[in-house]
Amino acid sequence: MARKPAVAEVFFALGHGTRLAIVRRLGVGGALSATTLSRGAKVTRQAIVKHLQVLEGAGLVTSERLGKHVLYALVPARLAAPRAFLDGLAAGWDRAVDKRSPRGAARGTAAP
Amino acid sequence: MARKPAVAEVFFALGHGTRLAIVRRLGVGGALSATTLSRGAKVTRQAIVKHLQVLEGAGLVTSERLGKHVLYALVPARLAAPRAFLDGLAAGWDRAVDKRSPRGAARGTAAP
DNA sequence: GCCATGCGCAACCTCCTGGTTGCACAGTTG
DNA sequence: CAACTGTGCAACCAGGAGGTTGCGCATGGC
Repeated sequence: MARKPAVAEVFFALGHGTRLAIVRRLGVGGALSATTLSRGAKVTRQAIVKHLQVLEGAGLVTSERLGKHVLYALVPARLAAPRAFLDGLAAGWDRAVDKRSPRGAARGTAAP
Repeated sequence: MARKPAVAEVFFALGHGTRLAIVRRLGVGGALSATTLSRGAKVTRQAIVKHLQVLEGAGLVTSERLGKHVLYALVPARLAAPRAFLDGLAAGWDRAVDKRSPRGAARGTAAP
């Protein structure tokens, strides 16, 4: 796991229920603090902070200090890459399906 | 890792460079076997098999036995849920995307 | 000035993930 | 049949992810 593609990092950041819930809350409720996010969650505030650091490391959220509070906000621009990946994946699969000759024996795929 | 939200499971499956490469290759080249996938990868065939099992557990790929070979193919329907999630997140009208996760594949915002 | 909140850091623990090696078994092919 | 290739299974290991607790420090309200 030497080089981590940026897209994989974003997917990894989203690949956890707690982080997914955090992102969902930030997407709906705007910028929130770690303590606010920890209310209603079933884990500690520290765990939320760690998850927020993972999300920030992936570039999915930004943190801004406002006096005593630190507000975390979603970065929707960071969602473009994974969306493009998923779109391209579906499109590539469609192309691969098209390549299967329509009149030959409809075998599943190319021989390995 | 049994009771995750379905979307988080898919994201987790995509959150690793090796699995991402596997999915990419399956998306372009159609169905391939574990041994074929291990050629060109920097890890063992067994590691590839484990990754394929993770992907299959997330419903992203299916396996089909053809004689001696086992061919893994992408399941593009499984991409609908994460795509809908990302779209909803970016748009802000998240709310109804993945409140509950029933057994069936969450489709509904797929076909363009 | 004092107290209550909220944040940050650090130590610590448990468990799963990612990876390897080794070997046995199943089909293919000559 | 015999050799070769592809799969499957199991044991095993290192490391990191996820989580907790505890405490010290800053900040805002009274």
